[in-house]
Amino acid sequence: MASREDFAMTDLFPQKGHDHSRCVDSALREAEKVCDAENARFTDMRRLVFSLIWKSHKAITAYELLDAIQAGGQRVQPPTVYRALEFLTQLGLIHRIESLNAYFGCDMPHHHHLGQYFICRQCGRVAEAVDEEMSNAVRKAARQVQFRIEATTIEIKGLCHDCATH
Amino acid sequence: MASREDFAMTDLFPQKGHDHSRCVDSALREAEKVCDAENARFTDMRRLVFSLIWKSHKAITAYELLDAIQAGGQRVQPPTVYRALEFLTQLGLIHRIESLNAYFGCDMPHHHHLGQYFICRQCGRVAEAVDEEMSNAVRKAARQVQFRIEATTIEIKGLCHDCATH
DNA sequence: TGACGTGATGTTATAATATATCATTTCTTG
DNA sequence: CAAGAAATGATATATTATAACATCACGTCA
Ligand SMILES: [Zn+2]
Ligand SMILES: [Zn+2]
Ligand SMILES: [Zn+2]
Ligand SMILES: [Zn+2]
Repeated sequence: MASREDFAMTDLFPQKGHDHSRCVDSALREAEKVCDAENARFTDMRRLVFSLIWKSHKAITAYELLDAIQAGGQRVQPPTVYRALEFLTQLGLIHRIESLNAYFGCDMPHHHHLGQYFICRQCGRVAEAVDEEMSNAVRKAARQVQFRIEATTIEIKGLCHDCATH
Repeated sequence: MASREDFAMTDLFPQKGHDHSRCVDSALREAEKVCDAENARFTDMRRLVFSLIWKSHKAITAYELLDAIQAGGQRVQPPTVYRALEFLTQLGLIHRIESLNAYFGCDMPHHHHLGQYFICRQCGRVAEAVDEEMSNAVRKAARQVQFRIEATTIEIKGLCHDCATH
């Protein structure tokens, strides 16, 4: 992926003409690092699923992944895909979008974070934010009601700047 | 439901021994008001589904509803349940919890709001908050990245105070 | 009243998403 | 290489959701 510094603050979503091969390369390198650090095996299947997820900045469903793999000639079954997805999710290399039943690649798997997801209904792209103000607001609200947070799902649907203006 | 004033600030989740029939009665009255105001028909099936959802403060799935209806002797099919759910959701009488594929009754259907849901993994209860600080943080973050919000999903999983302490 | 139009529900079939279970293969490590 | 652990293959099935068309119920107005 392009590194975070390549974007202005308002460009959470990647530029239309960006060099996406850099996104993919960088994501793969990061994933390898994380797997190494966790002493986890980045097998061919996991790498394949991960690469397919990184084909775009959109979220992709398990069965779309399955179809893509089968289109590549491998006769793979749902459990195989779901296992790879579980593995990648556990390691934080990808995130699941609950409201879409779909997955997309994380920009910053090395750093443990509670993310918030902006999802454009027009172009389908997903952008992850790590906004401390949102996180803090959630933590504060939880504290007020004495709720012990274990996981949060923050998904924001609408139109990205590109789609809202063009 | 017990009115909001019955709870201290930290009691977003209802008290264990509360008189739940009051919750149900109040919810039904509110639902009728909303349907009236919207000139929508609160049919028997919709009322039944709504009542079943309000059987508890937990979220319930479409097929659990279906089973409950069938247990009551009616031979109803999935589309019927999903239609009732869609109707109730549209009117804001219930909310869908994306991360559970389940539904639960809204406390305050009369007032248009973006809610946040606390979900206890232990007791299964769901509590809805309408926290302006969370909403504002989301709106502000969206503004910063020039994202036009159309819907938000904020689901917070963990342990409620009761379950964390007992 | 009763024919009509609309909205709600019934009915059948199937699509889409996800997991349980056991068999086999691959990897690691001694 | 042998043995155990981890990953994947394979089969079956569970769970969640919708498409499509038929019928029924209800309000309206001729
Ligand atoms: Zn890219
Ligand atoms: Zn867009
Ligand atoms: Zn109650
Ligand atoms: Zn609880």
